[in-house]
Amino acid sequence: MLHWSIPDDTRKSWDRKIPYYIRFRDHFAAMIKAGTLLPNAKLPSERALAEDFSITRVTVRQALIRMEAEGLIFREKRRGWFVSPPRILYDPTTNASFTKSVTEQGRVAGTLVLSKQRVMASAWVSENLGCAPGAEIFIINRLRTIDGRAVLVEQIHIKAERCPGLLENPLDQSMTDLLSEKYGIVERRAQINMRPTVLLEDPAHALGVTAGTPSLYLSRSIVDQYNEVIELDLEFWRHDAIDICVAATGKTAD
Amino acid sequence: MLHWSIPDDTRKSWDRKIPYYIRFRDHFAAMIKAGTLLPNAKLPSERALAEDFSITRVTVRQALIRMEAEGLIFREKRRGWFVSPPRILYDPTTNASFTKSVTEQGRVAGTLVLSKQRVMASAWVSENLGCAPGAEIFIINRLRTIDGRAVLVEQIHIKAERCPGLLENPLDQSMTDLLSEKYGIVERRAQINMRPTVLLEDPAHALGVTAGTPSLYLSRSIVDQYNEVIELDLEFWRHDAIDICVAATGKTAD
DNA sequence: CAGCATTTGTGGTATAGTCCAAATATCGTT
DNA sequence: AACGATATTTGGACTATACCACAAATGCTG
Repeated sequence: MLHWSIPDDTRKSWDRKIPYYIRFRDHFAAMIKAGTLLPNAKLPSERALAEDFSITRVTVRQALIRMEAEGLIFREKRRGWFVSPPRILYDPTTNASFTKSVTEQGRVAGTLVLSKQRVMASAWVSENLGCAPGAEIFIINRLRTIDGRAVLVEQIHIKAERCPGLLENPLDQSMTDLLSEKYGIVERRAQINMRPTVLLEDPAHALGVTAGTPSLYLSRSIVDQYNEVIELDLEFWRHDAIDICVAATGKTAD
Repeated sequence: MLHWSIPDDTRKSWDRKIPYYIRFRDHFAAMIKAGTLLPNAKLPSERALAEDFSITRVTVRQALIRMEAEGLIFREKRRGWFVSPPRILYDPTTNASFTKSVTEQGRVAGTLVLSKQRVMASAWVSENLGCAPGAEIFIINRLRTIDGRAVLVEQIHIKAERCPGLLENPLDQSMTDLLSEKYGIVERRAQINMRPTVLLEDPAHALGVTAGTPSLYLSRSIVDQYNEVIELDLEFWRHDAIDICVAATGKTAD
């Protein structure tokens, strides 16, 4: 059994007005870094932590939320707090699939189709997909996992007219491959936008986390060989799961 | 059907189980969206807000911190809460300078050199800069502002032997231009990594914000025409200031 | 009227609880 | 051993305060 609290004697030496919740953070950050706490390990309950450190549960939560924002730990809704696994490197500019990328880094990727449907494009979608408002599109919601942990939800929008019968295909594979093999659509280029934000109600629920936890929002609009936008992909990433890397090659004329 | 867009007034008013801090958030989110609250407007004090909404200051802070994570508002250390200005689009893969990029979007960019020194490379830096541990390097700390608001701190590491007398030049301009004009160093390519995290003590102080506020960490290692890493750039961005965009052109062989 | 000291207001930290709903563990029955 | 009802634990939300440190406003003084 591990001892979580700091011995009282040591407290004197660094008793320099460091807030409790920072000490708490430092304590666990050190344990995580040292490997005393392994990835996916569950922390004790908030009440137990509060007692061990002789602080209030409110203060414990303040520290935990801070550590979550740092990417040290994560939570599963109403289940508790866990140590974050290492981030995966992900290059959104290559066409390399999520699955391939994750596998190459020695992790296990999973894909779960949450829903698929044929609907009429909303105003926002039609604008960004470059089609008439009300045009028919496919919307596919998928959940992606790494080593069993849900790390991203994505909502894929595809013009229906370009891909008849798309939803009859297995949808837990790479969309790039599917569009290429079945419909001869080649991804020529893509415009990617990213910004840190928090998880909204629905994506949070899909990820099994509390709404309001930090996340990385990534949108990708994909252009085919005819210079037409054919796919719009909206992704919410668990912010502690990803390390985005892109290569900038030479000077692009602008 | 999953809803990905931000809930506004469409939230079900008949659902009485919406937490106070979410209602508070929705109220101000609507005001900000409607333009009733303009960018950089200061919110009332936490105590005043608590009284106005008949909730505790603790709950008010919970809501404010949530809104900060969303990027709706930001705070200046011990000064209060303010409405976030629009994000600027920033493409880290182009060599376009910060100043140029900001100016093109009709905003005013500023650069402040915080410190400049010639030191010996630490183990970590030498590893990432590709030089011997203890080799001499320049470290330049700069603060970047948009419309007067500090949005990013950067720490630039440059091999000293390649750029004699670098620190004697004006350092509030584009490093790319300076290296090119004075030392004939051309940025051939760069490797960029990004991840959401929080501001640590020092960068937070430089930005004038509370340590622990969300941020985007961006590192850039720049390779010259001789395929040698000559610059290592570490950046902490205010997470609500930036909308990162990159273009993925065609398929890269891998 | 400039410059310095003091007060006041504000955000940051922290306590000590309560209530609730969901998740987990327990236990008895088939 | 499997299952379902029940009790317990846990995280999420919230109240009501308190104290401190710092920033801005205020007042005092030379």
